[in-house]
This record gives sequence, structure tokens and C-alpha cells, in this order.
Amino acid sequence: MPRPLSAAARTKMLDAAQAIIVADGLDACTVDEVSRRSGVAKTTIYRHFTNGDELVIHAVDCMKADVEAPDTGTLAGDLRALIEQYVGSVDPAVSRRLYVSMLHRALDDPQFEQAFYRTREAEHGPLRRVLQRAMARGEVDPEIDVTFAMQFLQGPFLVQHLLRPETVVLDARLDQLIDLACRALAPQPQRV
Amino acid sequence: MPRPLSAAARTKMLDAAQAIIVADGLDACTVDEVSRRSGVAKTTIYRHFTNGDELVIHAVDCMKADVEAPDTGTLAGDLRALIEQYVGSVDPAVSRRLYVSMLHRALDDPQFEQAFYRTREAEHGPLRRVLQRAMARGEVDPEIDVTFAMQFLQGPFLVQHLLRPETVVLDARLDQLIDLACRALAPQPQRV
DNA sequence: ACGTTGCGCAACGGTTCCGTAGCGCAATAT
DNA sequence: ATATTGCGCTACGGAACCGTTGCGCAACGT
Repeated sequence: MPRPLSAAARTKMLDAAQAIIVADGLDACTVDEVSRRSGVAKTTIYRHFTNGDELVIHAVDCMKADVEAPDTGTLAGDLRALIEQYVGSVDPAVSRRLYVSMLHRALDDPQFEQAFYRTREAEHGPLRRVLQRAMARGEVDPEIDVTFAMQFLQGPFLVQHLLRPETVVLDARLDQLIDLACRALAPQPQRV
Repeated sequence: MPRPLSAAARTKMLDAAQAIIVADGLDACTVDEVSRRSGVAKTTIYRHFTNGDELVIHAVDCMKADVEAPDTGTLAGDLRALIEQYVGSVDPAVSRRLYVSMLHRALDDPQFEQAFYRTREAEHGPLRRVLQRAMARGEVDPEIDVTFAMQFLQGPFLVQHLLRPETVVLDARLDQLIDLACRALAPQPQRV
């Protein structure tokens, strides 16, 4: 039985990779830098991962914010709880940086594209559950498709997150935003 | 009076830069590559621009899609017309690539950040005008802030554009999307 | 206890991009 | 007509990454 790869070294380099990503961004997370900051030899890194991208992707995969689907009884309440969980568990600036960098790498690299989708799914799974519950309660127009409603809900927050980083997310507008979204998705009472 | 820099050379290199950006993306638009594909010597490029970034930014600034604010009489109609103009004037794949790359570079470079905002403003200025007209007509709840409504309208399309490139924008969902957005922004008739 | 084998270290070759230098040529302002 | 000066060419030095090699050491399985 061959001697197994050292779990300690693996931990050290993945930890360092994550630290680098948080501190300096995904692009600063190079093999040389991980080696330098972790104390793990570069050769060892290549014994654990076939190339640098694999290392980075593994590190990113371990960084998913775990958000749970709340159940406050109303869609608006659930949305608010979801967002509070989210902004409480990750630094918006770091998250934004990582998001953009992943999106960028995903342009040319299917590996990163899939990793990006995994992260997205982990973050938006709870949203989907919340939404489906709201639909079951009749809070959402039954003609509206779930995926479609998801896009609709994510949209304004994505704009805030990506394009308006200077705006604090949890300001007075949040309620208005949630209110508008719920209003849009609500079943139409009278006409049509 | 010193001999002026050659306008012909400048045109050639800017054209080449744009061609590269469209064909292979912003990251492929390097000084060496522009020199190679334009036939303009690298040294000449540096006589026209202080560094490679300036060249790229100039090229990008000349690539803005010029969209005009339509006036169909209704917010929904204007929105639809705007989107049709947009998808008719730029290749979504190219636009998406450029958008993400600019966003990425803007993370660390204020020059690119400003260039990105300029492009955004050029594209979304018409949207703002359309929206303001709708507000003047009373199609939008007067309590809603313009910038806020902008974010709300852009959001779902940004999601489509950035995250769901496989989805064609002009499918049946477009009407539904516009319908939902208008529904959300409409003045509340009865309660509250 | 022994030998296999992963680990650390240092260095290398390769690639890509940056920005610069030196030189001959040709266009242009006067 | 001539001198100035931008242009093209080739090459260079430097930086950042990548992935690999060779070697001595130490840890782990048998």
C-alpha cells in the first residue's frame, strides 16, 4: 500500500489559498504564492493537484456560504431573512470580488464555469425553496415559472452587489426592494 | 510646429484593438497583438498612448452601442423597444464577454472602473429617460426613486445577460418580464 | 528495522506580456 | 530643398506564472 499524501500539507495549502483569495482576490491565488504563504513546497502542490486551476477550484468550492432557507410564513419575511443571513455571513466586498473573478475565468474555462454554477446553486438553492413554499401558499401568481421568478428576484440584488458596491445593501431600500418584488409576483386580483 | 502624430496609424491601431476585442476578448487585446494585427509598430503605439491600458480604454470608449430612447407611449412599449434596439445592435456573446472583462479589470484599476461606468451610462441613459417619461405620465408609483427603479428594471436582464447566456433574450419570456416589472412599478390602486 | 515514497528546497526552461533602445527610412513643416 | 521627426524593425531586459527536475531528508507502511 503506497504511502498516502499528507493530509496536513493539503489542509495547509487549501487554507492558504482561501486566505489569499479573501485578502487579495482570486487572481493573486497562484501556485507560487500559495506555496510561499503556506510553507508547502510547490512540488508538493503538484502532487496533490494536477495543475494550479484545480487547487484554486478546490479552494473556492470549500468557501461556499451556507445559507439556510428560513420560514417566516411570508415571502417578504423569508426574503428579508435570507438576505440578512447572507450579508451576515460574507463580506460583500470579498464576495463581489470573488464573484466577478469567477465569472471572468468562467468565460474561457469550463472548469471554472462549473465551479461558478456550483457556488451559485449553493447560494440560491435556499431562495428557490423559499420561493416554492410561497407558491404553495398562493403568494405567487401560479402562471409564473419558478426559474423565471428566481431571476426576477435575484436581479435587483445582483445589480446592487456587482454594480453599486458603494451602496450598503441593508439600508432602507431593502424593504422597498422586497416590497416591489413581492408586489410583482403576487397573483393579479382583478383584471386579466 | 512639431510634426503631428499620424492619424492613419492611430486609426489603424484602434480599429485593430476593437477587432481583437470583438473576436477574442478584452484580455487578448495586448499591445503586442494590436501591433501585430494592425501593422503599426509597437513603438508607435507607445508614442500615441502612455501605456497599453490607455489604448484599450480608448478602443472600448469608441465601442459604445448607441441606443436611443424610444417613445411608444407606454412604459412597457418603450422597454420592449429599448431591448430590441439593444439586441439588434450588439452581439450578446460579445457584449457579455466585454462586460465581464471590464467589470473584472475595474476591480483593481480605477481607469477601467471609470471606463466601465461611462459605457454603462451610455447604455442606460435612454432607459432613464424612458423611465422618467413614464413617471411623468403617472405610470410609475411616485414614491419610487428613479435610480431605484432603474436597478429594478435592469436586474432581471442583467441576470439573463450575465448568468444565463444560453437563454435567448428575445423569447416569450421577455413580455412576461416586462409585464412583471411594470406591474411592480405601477401605482398602487387601493391598499396602502 | 528497513525501504518505499512523499516532502522540502533550489533551480531551470518556457511562455507571455510589458515598456524601451538603437537604427535606417520616409514623410512633412518651413 | 532641407532638416526635423514620426514611423517601422529588431532586439532587449524585466517581471510574473507555469510546470518540471534532481537531490537529500524524514516519515510512514510492512
